[in-house]
Amino acid sequence: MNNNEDKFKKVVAHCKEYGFVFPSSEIYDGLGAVYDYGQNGVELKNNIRSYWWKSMVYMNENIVGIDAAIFMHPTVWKASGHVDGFSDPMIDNKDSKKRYRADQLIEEKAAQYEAKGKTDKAASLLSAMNTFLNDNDLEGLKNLIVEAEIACPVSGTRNWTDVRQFNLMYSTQMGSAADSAEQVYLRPETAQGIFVNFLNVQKTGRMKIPFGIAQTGKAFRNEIVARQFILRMREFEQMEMQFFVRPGDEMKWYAHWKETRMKWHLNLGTPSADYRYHDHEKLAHYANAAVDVEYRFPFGFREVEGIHSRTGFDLGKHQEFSGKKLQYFDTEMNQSYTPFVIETSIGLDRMFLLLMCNAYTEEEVRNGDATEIRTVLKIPAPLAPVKVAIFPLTKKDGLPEKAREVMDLLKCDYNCLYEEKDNIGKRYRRMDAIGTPFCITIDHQTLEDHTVTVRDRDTMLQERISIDALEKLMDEKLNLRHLLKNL
RNA sequence: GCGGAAGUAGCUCAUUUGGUAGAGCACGACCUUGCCAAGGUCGGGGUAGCCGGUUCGAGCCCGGUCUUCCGCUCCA
Repeated sequence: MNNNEDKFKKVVAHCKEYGFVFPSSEIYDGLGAVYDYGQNGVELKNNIRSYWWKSMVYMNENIVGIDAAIFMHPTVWKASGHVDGFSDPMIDNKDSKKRYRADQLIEEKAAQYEAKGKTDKAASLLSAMNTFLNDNDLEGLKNLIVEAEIACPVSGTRNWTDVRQFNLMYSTQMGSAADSAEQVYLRPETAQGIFVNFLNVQKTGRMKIPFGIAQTGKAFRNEIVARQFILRMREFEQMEMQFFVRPGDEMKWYAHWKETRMKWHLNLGTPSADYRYHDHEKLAHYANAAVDVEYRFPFGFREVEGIHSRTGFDLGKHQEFSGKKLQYFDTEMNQSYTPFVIETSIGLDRMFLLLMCNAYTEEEVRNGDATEIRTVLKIPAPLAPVKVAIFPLTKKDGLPEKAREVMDLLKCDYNCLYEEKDNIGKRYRRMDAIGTPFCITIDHQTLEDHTVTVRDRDTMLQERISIDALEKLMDEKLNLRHLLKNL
């Protein structure tokens, strides 16, 4: 456990030191649970997103992508249940330090009255509670708890804090005049942007069921407790795909996506022992089956991705709230129905953290008679932030000029880094630290026979090849295609 | 939100009981070198997280605050 905590600290420190992740607004002491991606982080993140997008949209003829706005009509969130379900009045007991949902405390008290046959008292308590809840009267709820003499189940005391509203959705106003402005939310999930565009995409794309709509984008949740670096952030990025199927077929497709998604993960070379499924026993109101794909982070197994069978809940709700018919006419069955949905929803930032944890390696290497520690990020080569580093062995004798020629040859296809400072060993190690798969060195022999050495990050071995063969070799090692073909 | 710990240079850390801050690495220039974190010379960089108090004097003592980490709590 100590080793693991230690490793996690090292990964976090490494992320900052090598330009992967910075705390947001750090010069102002940071902003809680908000992080920025740096020059290397953004490359890795883009590459993970690209691997996901291509595996979904390019590799499946019946899946297309969209990019919906973060702002959506406020009624969307009423229909989805987020306005009610995402906002809770909370109260803390000062003695036990326990936090409760105020409405649940009152409901329990009402149930106790009920059990003792005091039906009237229970009913009046609940109706008072509902009035306060509807009016958003937090003081009223607090008074109700005090008057009903509700005690903390743990400490047994009635030493309560004020009731506070914890709304997990961020809101702002649309329209400049505050009094006439409409309250809008920052989306707490990207899925609803897909559901409200279901018919647009289905009709304009002439999509036939079963088909999917994929989307990546930012979502926002005002987490009460945000911890563990970028695992739980207030602003984060999701990669979601909603797959629309015939009602009745959903369990078949649920099994399909459960398996397909795990394959996507394991295809990155992460040990399968570090992955597991976690089936939900308590299902959300919209689901009839749900499973998490969990990864063994240094601090334990955590959810990286969720696969949910959402039934017809979402489309049904939007049909109800919008009054627009959201149905599909199935030509084979010759009938219309509300499709069922299988959702795959993965956290991009969590995937990023997963890869960093898995890639971070400290290994002993011999240097003469001494052994020293080499820190290397073993990121899958097609996802690495910098793909190729180009080094002239010395900074004179025309080697830098030759190195620039090699750089020009590759820079349109790959993120390359040119470096002539310090000795070659130091430059290799710096590239190891950010996970650069290949270092190309231009030496005096290059000027004679047009060959360079290519040094491999993981084996540290060098191979001398002709400059003319470089493009082909790099394509074989670095193109995302090779990952995708194995899916 | 509660409890515990921490915050000194880009990084890792020193600074014996209060006396106006230092090393290694990193960074920049030059020299020497040239295949796995080499050597030399010179140089840049810190109002000690922030605010306040005690004191002749605070990185050090006290209070507050912010941030991070650990444990609770919460998680459609």
